[in-house]
Amino acid sequence: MTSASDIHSKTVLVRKLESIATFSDEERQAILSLPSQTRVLKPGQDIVRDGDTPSQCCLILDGWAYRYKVLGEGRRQIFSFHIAGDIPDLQSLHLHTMDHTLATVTEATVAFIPHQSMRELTMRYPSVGAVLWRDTLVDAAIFREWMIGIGRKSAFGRIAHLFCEMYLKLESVGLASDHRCPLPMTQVDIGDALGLSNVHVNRVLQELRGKGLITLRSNTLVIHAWDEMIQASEFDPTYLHFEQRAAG
Amino acid sequence: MTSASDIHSKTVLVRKLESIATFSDEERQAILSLPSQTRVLKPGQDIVRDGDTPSQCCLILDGWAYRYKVLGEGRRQIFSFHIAGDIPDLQSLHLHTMDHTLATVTEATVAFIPHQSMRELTMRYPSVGAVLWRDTLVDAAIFREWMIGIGRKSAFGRIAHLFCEMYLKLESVGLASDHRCPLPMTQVDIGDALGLSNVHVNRVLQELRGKGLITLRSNTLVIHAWDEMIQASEFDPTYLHFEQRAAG
DNA sequence: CGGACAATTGATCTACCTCAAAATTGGTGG
DNA sequence: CCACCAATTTTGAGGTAGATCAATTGTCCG
Repeated sequence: MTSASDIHSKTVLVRKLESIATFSDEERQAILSLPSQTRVLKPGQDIVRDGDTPSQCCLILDGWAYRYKVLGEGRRQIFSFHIAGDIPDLQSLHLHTMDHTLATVTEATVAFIPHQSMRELTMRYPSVGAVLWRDTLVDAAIFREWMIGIGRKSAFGRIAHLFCEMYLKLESVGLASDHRCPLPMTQVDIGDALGLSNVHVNRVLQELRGKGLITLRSNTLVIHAWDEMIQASEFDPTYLHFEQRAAG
Repeated sequence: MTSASDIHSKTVLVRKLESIATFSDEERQAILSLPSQTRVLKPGQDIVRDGDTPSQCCLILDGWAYRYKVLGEGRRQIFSFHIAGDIPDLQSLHLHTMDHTLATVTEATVAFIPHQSMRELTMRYPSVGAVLWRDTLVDAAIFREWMIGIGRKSAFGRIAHLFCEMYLKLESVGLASDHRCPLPMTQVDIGDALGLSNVHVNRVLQELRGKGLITLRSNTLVIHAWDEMIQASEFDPTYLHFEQRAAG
């Protein structure tokens, strides 16, 4: 079950977790030794569905994923976007029934890790458990920040905020720099994430371009005026909890 | 530090956690032995503020609390309401800087428990840690559900949904029955929680009353037509994760 | 080259907001 | 027990950010 390429896959996880925590050699080895199964998924493919009771969780190695829930009449709310190093359904370790769906945005490479192994890991090494717990808490902090946007900010501020957030998340794991990053979701996706119609998203994007704040084409975002974007969106990165060495 | 009334205070916590998990005698005793300091707080008083780095967390014994963040120009977003048995700032155990504020709605009795003691508890009894972790995951699930409301539901649906949620939360800890429950927040609070103006909240409340769905006065809510409320708000209690015996 | 999907544009509509004032409620001190 | 104050709820009128509907254009890719 644990091949050489398999260990390599969990390096993505260790690297992300070690950006904010410190592990002993034994703990690091325990994470790398987690059994897992790697698969390549097509764009727009559901990974775990609303109502499922999964017995494994999903570590993203490459590509983008997102979480969403559909209501009646085609309404959809997107909760989050995920990139390499994320375990978007880590919550299923303790919440047995999925209350939303996890799917790919782009083609994606993911590693599935059995819940059983994750539980054994967190029971034997509670400090590793604390770091994973922390990860789900940052997740929740991001939900809160999105609530602020959807509930109390203009469409302009919301979109600018999302762009700042995605850039910083990508930069923090080495997938972006120089205020340039990949951004593979469609305008419909952005609307469903921020509670806007695709038409309005399109118009606000034109406004952002018109003011020279960003460039966005062929799935690449460039932020030309970081400070103005920060200000327009009332962005404060505290909620991303990027602090160094914050292990439990 | 651990008086008789002190142990009694943590009974509130044990009772809540045992509604979904099972503890050994030793684990139960460890929770009851947590040191804590009980205080009575006035209505509308901040408990922990945005930007603080607290060294303890707060167990609600009686009364209501809520979490919020303020933006410029008096805009405020409320993230959640909390009742007896909740530890609304449990996240501060692993996220050192508060990214929002916790405050009382009503007069409230709360017990403060040092982070240090909570950490020792979760390190020594990882399965207790798992139950606390789970609690923060339900918290996040509720945030997601609110995002759906704010992003994709009408004001009518949002308010009806909030009422169904609060009733079930209260009922689950024995603070409500017969579709009747306390509801001490103001219409301004409801608006700030759901991304609405107080004026519009008022008009929707009249509509709910006019249709005979609810009664709401002197801080008491009665839901007369549960099924219609469920339907109007597209309420599905799965996200509250009330399952029996779900320990990690 | 064709087909599907994504982005864009135009025109119209409405759910909800803002501002401002009045009525009601609940608590408090005399 | 009443008078009064502050907070909350309610009502009215007018305004707007963003929705909806429907068509057109652009882009990617087999």
